[in-house]
Amino acid sequence: MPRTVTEAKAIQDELRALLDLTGPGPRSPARIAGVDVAYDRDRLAAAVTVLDGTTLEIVEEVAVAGRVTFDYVPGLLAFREVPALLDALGRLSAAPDLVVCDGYGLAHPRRFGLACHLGVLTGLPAIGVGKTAFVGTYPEPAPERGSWTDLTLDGDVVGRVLRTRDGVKPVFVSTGHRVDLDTACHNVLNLTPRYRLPETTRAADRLSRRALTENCRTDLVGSAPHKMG
DNA sequence: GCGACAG
DNA sequence: ATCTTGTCGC
Repeated sequence: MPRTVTEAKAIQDELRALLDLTGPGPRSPARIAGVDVAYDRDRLAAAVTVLDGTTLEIVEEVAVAGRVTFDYVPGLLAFREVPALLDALGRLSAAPDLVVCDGYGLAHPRRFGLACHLGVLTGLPAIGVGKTAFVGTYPEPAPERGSWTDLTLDGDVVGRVLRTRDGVKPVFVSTGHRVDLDTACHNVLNLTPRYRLPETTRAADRLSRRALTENCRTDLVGSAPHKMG
């Protein structure tokens, strides 16, 4: 792990060479993993929820507890979340066919956001779905679900601003590893039959928060025995 | 130099 | 990320 911002940026530049931007990636993944991390001071809980790609039902969950080892710095989010996420992903009974991250992939100052970082380190197809703008410029997409516009940065199309629900604020989709933009957006729309955010993201968010609170209440009877490090 | 800035 | 009540709408 890097100890300074300069070191972290250098690592991103090195790992970027290992990126596989060759598509298309899974169009009908059987197992789709959602990942997220919740925090409380210096404590954290990383969660991975695997959904059936067809029914969107949760088929596996893993949560691990840990400590913050890297402060949040815009552009270096991966160094804060990747260690715990790798731990959690490694405890799955079987590898997922696609990983949906909370945040960005190629749409990043150095073209190496969380989705790229996690993808390269696991070798798994990965995409990023952000809730708010981070980098790039874009026209507002039409109000209907499915409409989208290019997210441009320094003259490059680095992602898409995708409307997942009619009349609702769009999400920011970008490529992570081994998946192209069309396939990434196709999957995001399949994962949003009812809400703005992918079911994977919603499930992982709930699990990470649940794990965070349960982990500090092990003294209480009846606390569900989750898989925690 | 100043402001913005995924989660 | 997290701090936080009510409120408008389907």
